[in-house]
Amino acid sequence: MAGIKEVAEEAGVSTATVSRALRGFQHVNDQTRAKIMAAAEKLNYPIAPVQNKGAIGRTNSIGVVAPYISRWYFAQVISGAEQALREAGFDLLLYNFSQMKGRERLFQHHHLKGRVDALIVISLPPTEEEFESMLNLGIPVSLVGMHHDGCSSVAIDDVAAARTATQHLVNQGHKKIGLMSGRPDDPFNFSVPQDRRKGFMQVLAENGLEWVPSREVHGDFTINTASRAMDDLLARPNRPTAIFCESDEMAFGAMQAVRRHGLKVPDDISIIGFDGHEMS
Amino acid sequence: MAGIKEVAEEAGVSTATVSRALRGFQHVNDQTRAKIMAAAEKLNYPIAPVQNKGAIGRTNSIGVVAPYISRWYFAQVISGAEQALREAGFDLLLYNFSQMKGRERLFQHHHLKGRVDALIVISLPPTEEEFESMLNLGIPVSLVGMHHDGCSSVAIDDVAAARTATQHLVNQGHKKIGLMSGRPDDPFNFSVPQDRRKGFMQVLAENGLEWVPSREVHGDFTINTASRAMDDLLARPNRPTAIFCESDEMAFGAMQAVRRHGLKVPDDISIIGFDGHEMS
DNA sequence: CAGGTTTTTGCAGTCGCTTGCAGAATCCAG
DNA sequence: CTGGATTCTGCAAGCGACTGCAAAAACCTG
Repeated sequence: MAGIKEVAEEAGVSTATVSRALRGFQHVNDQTRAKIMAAAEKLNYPIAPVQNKGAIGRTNSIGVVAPYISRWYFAQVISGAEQALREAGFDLLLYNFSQMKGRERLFQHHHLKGRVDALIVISLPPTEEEFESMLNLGIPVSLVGMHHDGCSSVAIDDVAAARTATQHLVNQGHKKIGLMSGRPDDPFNFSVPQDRRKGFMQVLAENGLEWVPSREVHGDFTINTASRAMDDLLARPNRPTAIFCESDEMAFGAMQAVRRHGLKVPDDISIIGFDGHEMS
Repeated sequence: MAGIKEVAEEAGVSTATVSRALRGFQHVNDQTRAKIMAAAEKLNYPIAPVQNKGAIGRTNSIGVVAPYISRWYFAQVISGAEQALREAGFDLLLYNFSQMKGRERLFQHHHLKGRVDALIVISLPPTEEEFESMLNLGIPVSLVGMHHDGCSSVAIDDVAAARTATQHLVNQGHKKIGLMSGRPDDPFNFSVPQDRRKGFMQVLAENGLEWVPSREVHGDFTINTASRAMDDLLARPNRPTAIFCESDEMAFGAMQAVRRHGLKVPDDISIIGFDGHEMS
């Protein structure tokens, strides 16, 4: 495997010069640079040499940890992060922390040490102990979908987004709007569901609509559960004419259930999802 | 940041011993090991030290490249890979190669050089030139959803899976079965759609059902397009009583369209997806 | 307790690459 | 031409681990 040495030799310069040339650094004679580039090309040596932890103390890659990878929301965020990071010249190390808990999880954090330059955490359960552990890594930690002292956090404004969606239903003239939210006892304790719920409630109140607790059901962000929860809701009296689902998976599930009951969407009942997933 | 040196000092041994102890290698006195472990713990040094490209020539991480990250199928595969790799002690470097094409893509391959120990490629367009480039990386390349000389390939048996799904429709008594397949001019030229189509056709033939070309429409694996394609199909005479969609996204889209036309699923028309996405 | 083994360790060299420093080469005005 | 200012470039010393080799320590048999 061609290393920097081979390139240097091929170009007739020292490895130092190659290193500098390849990263656009320092003053390097144009001709020399050209020669080096040519040599690198010929030996097909990566134009951006593999950063070496040993030499520069950075790995040039950042870790992304999420409880789920395949769920729509997470996949979306990861995808976005990947693109942004690549453009910024970073690599993306993917970690899935869903399976394990407690000690094991902490152990995993250890595993991150020194392996990444920064961490992006997507909607992970913020156990104090774990945050502690992460912050102790001594690298920047960025949260999405959560907030915590000591971390920068970028989060979509769930409250606002929920407001928009709900307002949409209200504008359509719906008076009896149901809510399918995350389980209150969600082990992960996301702030996301809470924020969405909050936005929903706000709009209801602002429009003088009364909130009927019996119009709320819980799901766990999967299609199956949502579907069953919906069955439950439909069985109750005074059925709502619209449902605000806190995720699109829920919306799909709800749709299935509604249909199963011989009702039509959106004639008999309107369903609105979230997350921007393509839907009617 | 605590390095191996600090640990060595703390434990009163040499870095060499620490290195050996921490990877369960060689003969290391139990007491010494214990001391080292303690020291490492205390300085919270990663139990599995950061592998160093320089010293051992491996990065201990493998790259996963896919054209999409957030689409259900890919997210699922990635998620699975992540788990398997983690258990095997590897890190997963995620690469999205969808955006760019031609030269740029090749350039990206260069970027991988030396950065990963192996490559997992998920249903990427197998341009000969690109394969060439990948194989030249000198690392194992594993394909999922494709086949090519020189690479090991794990692929779900799309033909068989499609057969199962189609057979299911046939068993339900459907005679007029439609097919929503990938665009024949798909720039990515997956083998997946082709295999699924093949399986579909096989079962049709085996059951003595005639294939009517006008019952096939194409989508591009997104909900929106599928929905429109379905509109098209429904507008044609001699409407099928069931539709086999080559992906679940398509199935969703189709469902929307069917409903929009005032028909019911599955009373008026059956829809079957793929990929095992949770559906009715 | 001596002599032969086997287990533990540390030394020092290495990996592939970066970088501070200073010598070499080039340039320019006088 | 010449001396100083600039721009290039190579030397060699790291970075943070791994590892071959051999010395040191611990163990065993008689």
